[in-house]
Amino acid sequence: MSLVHALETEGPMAKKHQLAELQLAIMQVLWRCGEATVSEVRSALAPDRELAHTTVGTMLAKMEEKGHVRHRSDGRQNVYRPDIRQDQVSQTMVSDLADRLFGGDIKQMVCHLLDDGDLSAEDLAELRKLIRQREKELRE
Amino acid sequence: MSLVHALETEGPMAKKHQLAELQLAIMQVLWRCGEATVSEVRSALAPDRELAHTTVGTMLAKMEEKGHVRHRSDGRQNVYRPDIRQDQVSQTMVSDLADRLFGGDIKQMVCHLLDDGDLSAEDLAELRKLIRQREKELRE
DNA sequence: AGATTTCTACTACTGCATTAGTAGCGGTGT
DNA sequence: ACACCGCTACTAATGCAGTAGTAGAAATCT
Repeated sequence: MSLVHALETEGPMAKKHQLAELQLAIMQVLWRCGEATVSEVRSALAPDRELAHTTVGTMLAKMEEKGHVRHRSDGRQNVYRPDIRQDQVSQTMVSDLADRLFGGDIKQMVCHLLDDGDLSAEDLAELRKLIRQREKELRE
Repeated sequence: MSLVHALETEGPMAKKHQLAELQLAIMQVLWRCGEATVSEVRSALAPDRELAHTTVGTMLAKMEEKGHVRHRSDGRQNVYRPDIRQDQVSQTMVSDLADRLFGGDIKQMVCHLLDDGDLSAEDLAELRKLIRQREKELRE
């Protein structure tokens, strides 16, 4: 399938940053804020989910074990920050889904999005421009 | 988000066809073959996964409970066939991932694919054509 | 100092996907 | 008839995400 997998740049092998629902939501908060305490993460998630403080703490601890985040101590609080980049995760998760749904055929996935993803005329124009750009890059 | 959700044709509300790894792999087999016995599904998966016959059978039974597949009996064998369409599932899973990764911004997801999805010049040209088509449809 | 709050660490439990073993049924070969 | 084989149904066990309670430390209030 995609060469990107084999040619990934960092490390002996780019890990599979496959994150579950809540874990991803937490990462989004951290990516947005840079770093955050348990309470801050909890507050940020609050509009959508009503979680106990301990739930978030436990989750972050587990995520630290797995290398998704790390923390420093600020007094008695733990301040967590991301230890994986957002684009790494996007890369993994999107290409995994593309593998599973479309046999790794990225073009097919884009087609799907164009068909079902109700994009505005402006969006489409912008994308078309982006593709041109990309084609130019390829020719060089 | 996408209007498609609200306007889905069948049923009072289009269900969330969120399938897990193996379940999706099984559905892919059924979508490809039209219908298949447990053994056939197992054989089809064999190159990638070495599963016990009973494992596949159990999985299919559970998937039937959930309405993903249905079966008819052929002698002592069960012949399973899909009871959800591939594009329904793609729709759900892709837009769910888009929600979680890009806050539902489909354009951003397409951008990501264009950047990281090593597409060939031909692919890009084809996509560009598709976008034009879509723009034309929008104008009507 | 004593009571209250705020946090983390540890522990536990639920739900679901995955995996497979065992029992039992219906045919097949001898 | 009897032994064997393939299949399904039922049961069980594992692993992980998600959820939260309890204990105990640290800071705060009176």
